[in-house]
Amino acid sequence: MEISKAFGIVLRKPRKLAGLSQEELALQCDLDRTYIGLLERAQRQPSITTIFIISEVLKIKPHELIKEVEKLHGI
Amino acid sequence: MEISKAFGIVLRKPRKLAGLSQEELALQCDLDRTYIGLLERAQRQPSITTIFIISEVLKIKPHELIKEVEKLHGI
DNA sequence: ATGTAGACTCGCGTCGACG
DNA sequence: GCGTCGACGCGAGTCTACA
Repeated sequence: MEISKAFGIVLRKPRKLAGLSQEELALQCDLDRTYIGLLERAQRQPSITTIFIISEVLKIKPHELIKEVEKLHGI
Repeated sequence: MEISKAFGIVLRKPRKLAGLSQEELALQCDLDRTYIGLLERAQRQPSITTIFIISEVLKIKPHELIKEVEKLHGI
């Protein structure tokens, strides 16, 4: 699977788990609401800092998030 | 420490370990030689796909690379 | 609360060239 | 083999607005 698509899927899970809307997550990450949507629909590629910012808000270590992406992508 | 700076440092180690020059690494990654230099000097932020591509060439799992970045960055 | 669209700024990633 | 510079296309990330 494409990396961006894998990331979108991976992103959505812990967000829902944290009980956050895209809007609330975006607010806490200091990112745009529409951008979170774009990420989840795999229409944007996050940079490494964006990954770290989102991970921190979701209280997940970035490498755990990446590990999930690896699984879906099929390393 | 800044994330991009941490990544630059983390990147250099396994590259040297693999006995690759920036030039050779860039070639295998299908990236530009100057861009690898920019990354190591923390003047560019890699996207998630770039991280995956470089990791694959360096035969490191992306999440291992990220874990090193976390350490330097100080999660 | 989310998807989408347009328009915008700025940074990623490329390329050629020089030291 | 690497750092740096200028220039470039294109994509990251923002903002507004409508459904």
